[in-house]
Amino acid sequence: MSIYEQLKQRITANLITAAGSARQAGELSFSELPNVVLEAPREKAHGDLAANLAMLLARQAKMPPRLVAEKLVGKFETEGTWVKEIEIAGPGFINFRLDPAWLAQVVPEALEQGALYGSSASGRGQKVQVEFVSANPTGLLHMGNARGAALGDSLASLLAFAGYEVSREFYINDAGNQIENFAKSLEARYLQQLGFDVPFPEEGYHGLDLVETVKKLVGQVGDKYVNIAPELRRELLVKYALQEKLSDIRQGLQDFGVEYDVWFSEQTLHDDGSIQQVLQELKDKGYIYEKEGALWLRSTDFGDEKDEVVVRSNGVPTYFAADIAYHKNKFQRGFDKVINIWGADHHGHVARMKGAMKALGYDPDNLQILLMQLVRLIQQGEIVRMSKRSGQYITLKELIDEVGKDAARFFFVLRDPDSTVEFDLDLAKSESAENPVYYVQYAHARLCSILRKADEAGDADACSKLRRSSDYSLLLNSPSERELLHKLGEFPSEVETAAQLLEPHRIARFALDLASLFHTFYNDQRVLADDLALRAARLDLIEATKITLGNILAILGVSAPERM
RNA sequence: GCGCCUGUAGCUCAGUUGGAUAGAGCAUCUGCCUUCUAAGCAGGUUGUCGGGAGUUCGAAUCUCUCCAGGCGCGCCA
Repeated sequence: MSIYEQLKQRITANLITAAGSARQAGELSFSELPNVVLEAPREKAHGDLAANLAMLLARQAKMPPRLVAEKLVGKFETEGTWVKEIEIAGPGFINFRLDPAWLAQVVPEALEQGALYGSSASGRGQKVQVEFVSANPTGLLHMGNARGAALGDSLASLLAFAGYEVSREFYINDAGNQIENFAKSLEARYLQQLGFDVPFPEEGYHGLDLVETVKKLVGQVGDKYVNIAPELRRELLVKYALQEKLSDIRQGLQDFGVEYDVWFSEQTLHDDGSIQQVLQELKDKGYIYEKEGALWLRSTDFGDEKDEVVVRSNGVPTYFAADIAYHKNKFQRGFDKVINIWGADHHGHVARMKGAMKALGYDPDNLQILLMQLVRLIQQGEIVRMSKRSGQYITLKELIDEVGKDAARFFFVLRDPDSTVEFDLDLAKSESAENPVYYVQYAHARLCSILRKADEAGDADACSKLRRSSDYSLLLNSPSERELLHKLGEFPSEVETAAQLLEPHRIARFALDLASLFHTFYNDQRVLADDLALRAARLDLIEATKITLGNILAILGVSAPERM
């Protein structure tokens, strides 16, 4: 546990004890102690930490909050808490002012832990799977997939950092109706390519990338597929196109900094009987009935709005059936927690997916589905409707080429998944130098630059001997140093909160705050000071900051440049 | 019509799970490079938190209602 966490925990514990002894002394009456929340107030004038316990107890105690606060403060034991001063303020806040000396412990803690600073074991090694992007292999990756990739990958890294055993997975939708559709589209493009006047299916995939795919194939096989059975022709076309599309997707995501542990094929669930098996299981449990020739899952038993078809009247299982088998497979693989990142357009599936898991006897709470709102693309001031079928979208590749991997990833991960982000491509391109990501990266480069400078001074510099065992109390004299230290100290708590809430965007915000405090410090105090002891202490502070920022950027999948 | 999400500064967005005087970045204005990277810093300007009602010591946050936008409501995925 980090210094800061320990500190907060001790004060919280003592506050609880104080409430207990006040009750025992008959000064305060309450039956149930509310959850004690300690937080850093926005206003510095309100101290380092503030508790609202007195206000929460006021009703039960039948006393004005400020009086409750007085009783609590009277029994509060400050020993071993770093608390220097307590005041009761406002409607009944208990404000704690800390001895800044506690901050001196932050630097050695960060230096000692290095790349692990901020990490924790709170995940207790639980197995977590994060499934994200899982785009249909019928086209190119687009902006929405980019958002999912940035979010999913950062979340996975964050959870790993918080002590979970994480697996990243991509579900390949290589079966079902859309593949049929894909086949028809390919067939039309193939024949068109060879000069036949055939219509393009209306519901087909209009993207021009399919034309490219087919052109490549024609280069290899020519017109060999023209005079064969259409079924075979489509099968061969799909086989070729699928592997090409998949390898494009894999490459694109890799260029975006995302590496998966598992690529899971939907088709395998059809082939190995998993789908039939899970349907039988649901049937045995009585959750399936027949109506109008189709098989339905009684998902309304589990809170869904309506029942859902699992096997069509033509005998072909639906996507939903495959998805049930897939998620059962996930739990069978031993994951304690399964996280899916879906676009908001799939939110209707959440209830029935969870319902299906419940029907199979799994705890639906262990399946967490994160919905992210769609990306609205603005170009020349107009909203561009993106659709894979229409073939109109900005691809991930274009995004990386024109905006850059780091800027694009940071842009997405900076935002709450619930916000519908507007992405103005022209703006992103033109303002790329002013993108917030550079603010953070620049801080990192600056930190590296200072450390380089110190190294260049070499062994002649007696200060290097003082490093790593410096007198860190020397850092407590200016507000800009204290605030930087404070932020560094908070990092482990921030990781904890973000991991618990599955909100990687908190980490990105933290990066901006930290970079800002560092830049302020940099302009306020000289690191390479004449005084050797001070210089050594500040160099250690710089290194601790660099470590922290580096750890953050690693979670976000953004590179940490040493020079800019 | 029903369900989910969103509405915060001119623009893009945060807001610590109900806390004290609502914050950043961009834009704009004023200063700061003979010393560690000016992709930086310091300061100024910018608000009916979509409207209204309620819950309570206290609401951007919770409830209800209305308005506006997005997305769903297939034997598609």
